[in-house]
Amino acid sequence: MANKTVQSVRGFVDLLPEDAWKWQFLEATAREVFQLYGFEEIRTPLLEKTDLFSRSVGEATDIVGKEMYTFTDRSGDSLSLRPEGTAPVVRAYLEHGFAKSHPESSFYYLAPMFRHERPQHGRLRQFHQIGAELFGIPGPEADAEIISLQADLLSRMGLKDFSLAINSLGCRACQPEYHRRLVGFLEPLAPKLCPNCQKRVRGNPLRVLDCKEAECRALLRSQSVPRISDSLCPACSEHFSELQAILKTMGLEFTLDPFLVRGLDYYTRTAFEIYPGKSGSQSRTDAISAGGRYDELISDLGGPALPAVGFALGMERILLQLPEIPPPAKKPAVALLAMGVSARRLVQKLARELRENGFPARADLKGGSFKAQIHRADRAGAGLVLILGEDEIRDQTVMVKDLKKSEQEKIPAKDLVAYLRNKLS
RNA sequence: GUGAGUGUAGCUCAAUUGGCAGAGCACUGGACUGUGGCUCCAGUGGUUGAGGGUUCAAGCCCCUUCACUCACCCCA
Repeated sequence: MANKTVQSVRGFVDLLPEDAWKWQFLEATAREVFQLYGFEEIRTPLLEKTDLFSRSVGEATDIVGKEMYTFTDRSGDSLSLRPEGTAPVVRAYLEHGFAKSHPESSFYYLAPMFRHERPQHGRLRQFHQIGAELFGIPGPEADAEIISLQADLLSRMGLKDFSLAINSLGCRACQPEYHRRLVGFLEPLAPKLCPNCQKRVRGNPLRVLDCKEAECRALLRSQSVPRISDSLCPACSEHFSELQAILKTMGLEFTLDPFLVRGLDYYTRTAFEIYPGKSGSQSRTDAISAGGRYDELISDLGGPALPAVGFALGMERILLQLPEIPPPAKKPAVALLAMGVSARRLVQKLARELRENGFPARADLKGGSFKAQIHRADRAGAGLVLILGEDEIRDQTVMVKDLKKSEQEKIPAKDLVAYLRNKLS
């Protein structure tokens, strides 16, 4: 590449036709499933006031602290490209009065998200999530509905093996008590933990549980780490056990993971993650879908005290897990060739007529020898080729060649549409 | 943000110790004046990611930078 060539921004990639149809498949599948569950689409802007994310996701999180695309616009407002989908949907829910008119609403979105991370396999700076939010239902039935929705989504997309892990993070009544117990437990252990975790003990002890370092993990598994399940208040405890009962009734398999913690501050009670592959003691991979309950977020953002649950699925990540997606059946297109300028004009006009009649038609725009034009038509996947040359113009016919059968016949121009209708139906 | 690896034609990859930048596929044309796929022949296509340095000589060695990949981190 010459150095004058402009390249795309790091972590922002082009989706080329050879892959775009896979995305169309994912999107179509998602819309189908959401429709089955009665969720409705919502589209929010890419840009939000930075404040929305610092208040919801959390000032201290990595996402807000070091990964957001934040800038000051010409009016002096601090704006950010959305790094996640929940906060904008909550904002829209409040802004348009759903909290009052339809508090029990459910929305879905298919949308790009932006985080300034180091690009890596399955991790881009512009990435895409399919997500849903279910507002206004406090009971574990809502959690189960969201989990069930995710499972259906993944299987319909063709993912054979995946496993669901769930945990309860407690609520604002029981979290402080657990926090104290955990810090009390971790502090004496701190010297044995990884440097990162040594910092976390004071700053964000929950995330020590989630550390991927083998040593930390081993240390935490072997000891009698205080579990959040032992510190849950009666209400949270009941919510969590009811959820498990519902999931069992629904036939949704899950494992309990007391170390599952989420990276966004707004989660309360139920948190869940879905990993590719069968459950078991395999190496921990990135979650392809995750979410949880966030009962305080709506009020934290200035709304009434209403509960909510949601999830988000990473589209790039699920594509990496899907072995093969059946390519869409191509409609046999009709290709039109012409020899000479005047024939080419006629052919382009004819192509328009064919399209009006619903036939996908490809007029050869470049010209050249018939050989070259037929070659191109074949490459483009045309089943039938219509040839218009001097002879055909003279006797008002069109030569119709069937590329597969290698047969051709002359058809009167006026009968062409009827002929094609018969031939292609 | 940290560490490591890799960048050669549109794509997949060669190029001995530092010694003339190549092949296959794709594309264009011809063999075959108005007929595709198969075959054969020919052609187009490169500032070897970019910039600098060492050297008689750099795709190869050194420095810088950009991008990608992998791990960390983070998370979907």
